[in-house]
Amino acid sequence: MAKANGQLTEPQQKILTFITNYVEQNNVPPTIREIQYGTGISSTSMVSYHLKALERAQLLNRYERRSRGLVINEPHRVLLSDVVAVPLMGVIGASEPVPTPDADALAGAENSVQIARGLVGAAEGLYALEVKGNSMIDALINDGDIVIMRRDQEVRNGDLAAVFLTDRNESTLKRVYREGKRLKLKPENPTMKPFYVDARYAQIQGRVVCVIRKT
Amino acid sequence: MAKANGQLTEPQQKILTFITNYVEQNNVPPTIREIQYGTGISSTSMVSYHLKALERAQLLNRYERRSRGLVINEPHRVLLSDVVAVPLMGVIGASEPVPTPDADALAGAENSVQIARGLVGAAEGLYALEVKGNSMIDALINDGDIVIMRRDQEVRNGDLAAVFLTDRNESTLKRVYREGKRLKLKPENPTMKPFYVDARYAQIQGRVVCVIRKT
DNA sequence: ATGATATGCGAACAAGCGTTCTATGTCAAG
DNA sequence: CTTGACATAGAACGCTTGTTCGCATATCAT
Repeated sequence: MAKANGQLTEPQQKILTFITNYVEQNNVPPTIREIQYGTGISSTSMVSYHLKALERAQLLNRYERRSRGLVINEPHRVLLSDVVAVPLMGVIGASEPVPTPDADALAGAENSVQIARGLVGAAEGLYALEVKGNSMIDALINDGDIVIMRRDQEVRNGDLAAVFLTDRNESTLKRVYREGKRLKLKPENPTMKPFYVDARYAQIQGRVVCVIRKT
Repeated sequence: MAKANGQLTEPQQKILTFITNYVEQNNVPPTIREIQYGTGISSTSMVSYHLKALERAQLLNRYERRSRGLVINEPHRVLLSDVVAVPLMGVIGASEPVPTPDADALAGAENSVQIARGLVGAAEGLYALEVKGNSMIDALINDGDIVIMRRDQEVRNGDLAAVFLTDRNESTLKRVYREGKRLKLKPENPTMKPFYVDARYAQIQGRVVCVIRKT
């Protein structure tokens, strides 16, 4: 049974997370026996026993005598199950600056990429770019990958960011460190060496929040 | 049965909307008999009959012999921007086989990764692995990346897959092509050359569906 | 010791539930 | 009219699954 202080016993906790995962994966709550095997509890009666306790603790609801008649009480299932639609603003290659859209452009984007909120945080200022070509190999980014960027945000040392190098007229994704008048640009690929550019010739255009590769 | 033109017969339509409503209200799919009474169909065999037709028409999936083993197929819910929770099954390095969990292990996973359904499709058979170390560099995958895998699926030529090489006792992610008795393994990194292994010493352990890098 | 309470195990029961088989009906094609 | 594909009923069968009960063990205050 749930302890007096509101804590859950270990098997109860196990059951709860098992049910949650099971529902997420199967769209159907588990049976008592599935819980039994899934959690290593040794008998159906024990599962039943713990379920009663969990019901008393208001952590789940049960429909009597119904197979799979379990419903996890919502407070847990939370906000996490949310999707952010990130507008797909265009293409990033090596030879042109990264688009940094304003609010209007953002709103007008036709395509968007669906991202679970847990991966990227707040939706504000996010936009997505499709990578064309192999020029981002040293950032471990391949042709066709999707890069999720966040704009209007301070780039801190060590952030992976899109940098446009005005003297070479190309853009690149690197980890950025300010070192006086220079910028140290470090490839994401640990087998490659960092290099330095004059800060005057570098425009930081956005921070990389996430990279996604569909195969 | 579904008519040749793709239209649904009236009882089929009824069943479909009944299931949808039922799930919304109860968080659990209905049983055959509940469908029977709910739609006024006069026998369980008729319900079963129509369900088979709907399954053939790809409008729902069924788990055999499982009570309430119905899942409405997603095309509808897709628009609702749904999230798939992919269980995080462990770590992939170079020096051990990739975990290929069975159903029980999947259900028991404690952590999960939230992915927008649009990125990965159906949730069945998906699991996630965290990459440790730099040994996957030639697959453009870095320490800390998350790899979404799908199990129990035929790997086709050109698929990016996890391969365990028994003679070297290491696992790797490569594009796989069958060439007679050999397997051609092509690094995802276009600057690197493919190589060949004896098919007997290679176990294909799963298909890579998606790679995610949070920064 | 003693008994109350929480916990654990296994088996058995009964209701729940998917499946299947037989019989009947409908209707268009041959 | 016959045939065969499709649709419908009803019932029986057997696996699934929630529930319950008897019994064993452990902890702990009385």
